[in-house]
Formats: sequence, C-alpha cells, structure tokens
Amino acid sequence: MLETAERLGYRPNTSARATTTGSTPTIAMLVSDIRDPYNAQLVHGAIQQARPSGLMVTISGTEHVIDDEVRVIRMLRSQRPRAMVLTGTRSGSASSRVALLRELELYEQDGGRIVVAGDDELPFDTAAVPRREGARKLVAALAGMGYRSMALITPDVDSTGVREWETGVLEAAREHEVRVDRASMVRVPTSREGGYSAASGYLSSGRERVDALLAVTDAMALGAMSAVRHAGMVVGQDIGVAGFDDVVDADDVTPGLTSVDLSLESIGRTAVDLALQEPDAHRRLVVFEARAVLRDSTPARR
Amino acid sequence: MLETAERLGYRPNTSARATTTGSTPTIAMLVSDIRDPYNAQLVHGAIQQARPSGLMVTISGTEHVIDDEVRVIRMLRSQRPRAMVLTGTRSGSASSRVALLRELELYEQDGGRIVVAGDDELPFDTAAVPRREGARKLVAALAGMGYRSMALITPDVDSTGVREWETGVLEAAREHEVRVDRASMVRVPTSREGGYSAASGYLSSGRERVDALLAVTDAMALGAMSAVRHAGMVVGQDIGVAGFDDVVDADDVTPGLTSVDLSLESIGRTAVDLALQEPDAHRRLVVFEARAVLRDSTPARR
DNA sequence: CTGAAAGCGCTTACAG
DNA sequence: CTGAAAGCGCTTACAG
Repeated sequence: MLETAERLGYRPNTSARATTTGSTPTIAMLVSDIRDPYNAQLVHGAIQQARPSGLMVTISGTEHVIDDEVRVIRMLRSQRPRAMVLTGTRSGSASSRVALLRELELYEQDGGRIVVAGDDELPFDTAAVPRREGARKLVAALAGMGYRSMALITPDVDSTGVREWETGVLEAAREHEVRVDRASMVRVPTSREGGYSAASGYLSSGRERVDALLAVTDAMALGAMSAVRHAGMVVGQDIGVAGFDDVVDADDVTPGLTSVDLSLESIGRTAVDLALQEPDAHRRLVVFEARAVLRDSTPARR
Repeated sequence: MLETAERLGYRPNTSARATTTGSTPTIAMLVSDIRDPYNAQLVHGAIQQARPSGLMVTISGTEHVIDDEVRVIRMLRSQRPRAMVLTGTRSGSASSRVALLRELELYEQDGGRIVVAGDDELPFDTAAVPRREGARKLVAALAGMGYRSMALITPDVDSTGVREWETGVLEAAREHEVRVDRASMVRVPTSREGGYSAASGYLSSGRERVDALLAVTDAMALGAMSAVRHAGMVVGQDIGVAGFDDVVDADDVTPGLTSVDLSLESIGRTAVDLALQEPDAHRRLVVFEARAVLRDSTPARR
C-alpha cells in the first residue's frame, strides 16, 4: 500500500489538507524589492528557518505605501498562510493605517500569525532591527577615533526607522561631545543618487567642513563617497564616510565602507521563529545586537 | 449579500479552490541563494510578471546538487503550484538526473508546468541565459580594443553554463585572433575567493603575461581585481579584468568592472510568461540578447 | 438560466 | 485501536 504510493510518486495534497486545517504551510513575506540586499538577507534568514519545518516562503512585493500593502494583504489572506512577515517601513495616512490594522486583524481572527521583521512600529510580535543602538555604537566608535563633527544624510520620507537612527546618532553625539550639523543637509531619496546629491550639495555649500558624513543606508553612503571623490577629495583622508546596514561587500569598494551590521539574517530567522510560536497575551519584542564595522572610509583621525 | 461579505472581510479560500481545480495560484522558483544578485534579479522579474495574474511566487533554496533539487521538488509537488521555475545549473550522477526527470514528469502529469530560467540543458520550455553569445560579444569587443591574449578563470564544477561561456570565448577568440591561455589556470570555486586565488596563482606563475583576465562571474572577477592590486599592478593599465552577469553595481568598484549584461530580469519575466502558456508539442526556447558592458577595468590598449 | 447536489483529497470526531 | 462517515470551502456538471 505504502509502497504502491511510493511507486506511483504519490504526494499528499497540501491544498486539501489546508481546507480542513484552515492554514497553508507557508510564510508570506512582504518585501519591497528583493534585489535590495537588505531584503535579500532577511528573506534568506527566513527561508533557512522555515525549511526544517517544511514551510515554504512566498515573497510579495509592496511599495512602502500602506494602501498598497493593504491590497497585498487582502490577496494574501485568500492563501491562508500560516504567518505573514512584514518588513520595511511604511508611510500613509491615518485612515490607511486603520485599514491596514483592520486587514491584519481579520487575518489574525482567521488564525494567522503576524510578525514584523523591521522597525518596532506595529502592535505585533517583532524581530526588531537595532537601528538606534547601531547608530549609537557607530557614533561612539567614531568619536573614540577622534571624529568631532558630523553631517547626516537623511531620506526625504519620514519613517520610524529613520527616526530611530537619528535618535541614536544624536544621543551618542551628545554623550561624546560630537557636533552634528543637521540643518545643512537636504533630505534626499534613499538611494545612491540621493546620497550623491546630498553630499555634493553639502561639500559645495561653503559650510564649515565636518569630520564625517553619516548616511542612513549603505547605498546612500556609496553615493556620498563618490560625491567626495568628484569634489576632488579623498574619502577617509579628507572626510570620513559611514553607512548603515553593512550590506555592501566591503572588499569591493575602495576604501572599504564603515557601516553597521544589523544581523539581518538572524532577524529573518527569528521572525519565522516568532511566527511559529503560539500567540501570547503580551507582545514579543526581540531586539538584536548591532555592531559597528569600522573600515578605511573612517580611519582614525590624526 | 456581497456587501455583507465585504463588511465581514470575506476572502475566498484559495486552498479549497485548489482542491477542486487541482492547482494553486503560485509559481515555485528553485533558486540556490536569494542573496546572490543574479538570482535576485531573476526572482524580481518573475514576481513582476506574476503579480498582474494574481500569482504568488514562492522561493525554495536548493544547492546545485541534483539530489537536493529532487528532494525540494518532491516537497513542492505537494503544494500543487501552477508552475515550477528551475534556475541555475545542476550537477550530479546520471541516476540522479533520471530521478530528477522522473519527479518532474510526475509533476507534469499532475498538470504542472515546468520552465527553466537559465541554461538550455533540460527538456522543458526555457528562457535561456545568453552565455555563449555574451561571451562572444565580450571577447569581440575586447579584441576590437586591442586585446590580443587572455586567460580564463573558470570554476571547479563543470556545468552547461560554464561550457557555454567557454565555447563563446573560444569561438570569438579564434575569429578575432586572440590567444587564449587555458592551460595555465587552475579551476577554482565560483566565488570571490576563487577568483582571487586563480588570478594570484596566475600572476605569480612566471608565465607570459596576458592582456586580460576573463572570469565566468562578476564575483570571481572582483576577486581577480583584488589579486591584481595585491600583486602590485594596476587593473586596466597593467592588465584588463572582465566579469560576466553585470550584477555588480559598477559605480561601487574602482575601476568599473567590464561585464556582460544578460538581461536576467527579462528572463525571470519570460519564465513566468512561458509557465502561463499552454504546454505545446514542441519545446519553447527563448534566447535573450546579451550586451557587453565596457568599463574602466578594460580600457582600450595602447 | 438558476439552484441544489456531488465531488475534490484531505482531517477529525465518532461509532464499533 | 480501527475504520467508516462527516465536514472543510470551494467548483462543476446536472437536474429543474
């Protein structure tokens, strides 16, 4: 009997199973763009953790706009995934936010589990990206190496993630007596180009030179590095540049880019882990360790 | 009635639907490692194409070993995905290959569609990566810029993809009277480190210097670039280096890496496209255009 | 054209 | 402990 099944290549029908159990053995991840190494690391961690439990991971693209996310979640609900993992940050009106929470609540009522792998801004179990701590550690490390003044390269969209980073930077700056020039920087798109234009704008502004440029993502920092070069200066020597996320293959850029390792892969794994745990009365919040990774783009001063 | 459904947040149950229709509205992609930009581009293309049709994309990790792939496909069959998209290359014994084909055949008998996004080495509809043409174009372009001799950095695993690349290189080399030093290179892992060790081995071998080093992936080429630097030479000036895949953000490496754009994203899209077409008596093969992208790592000679 | 019934392949509660 | 029946939420073929 069993061997007949084996011979015929029988495989149990997950869908049929799911119609009785009420859920499908999959984890649905909502990710903005899988080509972004930040997201790829999260997803990779999730896949790793899901596989031993026989769970599939599905990827759905969402923009950072809540309304779009709501639409995706509605679609996803049909699928009855065991869990949804929300990543990234989102922006949108208050009413959009209500729609999002409603959609998620309906999903939970159906027995779905919701987990956030990212910023701690939604009322669900979350594996939190340690932006604030990471920013603090970075600034502390730079201060220890003699950096006394910094300018920040920040995105034009406001989000919890960016605020956390800024808060961390400012806290550590105050603590270590580092001057932060905030006013000077325009807010730019979270991209390489954004970083480039912000940095070159700053360098040509005639403002007092700062010891280092801090960008909220590695991509922006790379743009800033190239702006520094195009301004005829040497990164590291004339001005330090640091990123965030530690997602750039350090050996591929010269000089190596100082950044902050956010242990994204572990966050992805933990998100799945949380998803597989029974829901609890109190919300679970796992915060990871961040680690400043110092490279040649910020050599010790003097 | 309908509005009641709407108010209660009703969503049709895909699993129940699937138990009657026999398949699930998902495309299952088998990918080695989603963190590899090569794979991320394929997957991104697939997601783009799948979404308008209301299809989810699931990602399963596989090593490049057939037996592992067979295991994953068996699992996946339970899911009854509408289609499976195979990527990458695979190696394994003849009997493993038989097992793979059997598993895939069972899946097809169940009404599943199989599509390859990668090398043309399996008897299914395939969106083919234009490695051979790409290699030809690269060598032709370099020959046109005065490169007369090249050494190849090749992987230690044999695969259709590598053979295609080699074939393309050799064809174009013959045509344009470029000397290819094959014997000298050891076969190395397909990684940055592999590229480094192959290149440094070559440079310290005392062999006659060649005009350029050609690597079968960008990652290997990056390793080669750093080996060149560590050998006290200047990439581009003393020796050219070229990669393949055009997956490296060119602005982030100095000098920019010459490579070949394989239109991976379109290949991902097309794979889904093929998956959604009715199976046909004759196998469909879509071959894409490759494009040599010349950058500073291979300046014109003289 | 409409509506009730049968069936998809499972799981689970229940009778024997 | 085993095995037949009911039920999961759909689709589809069929009777009215």
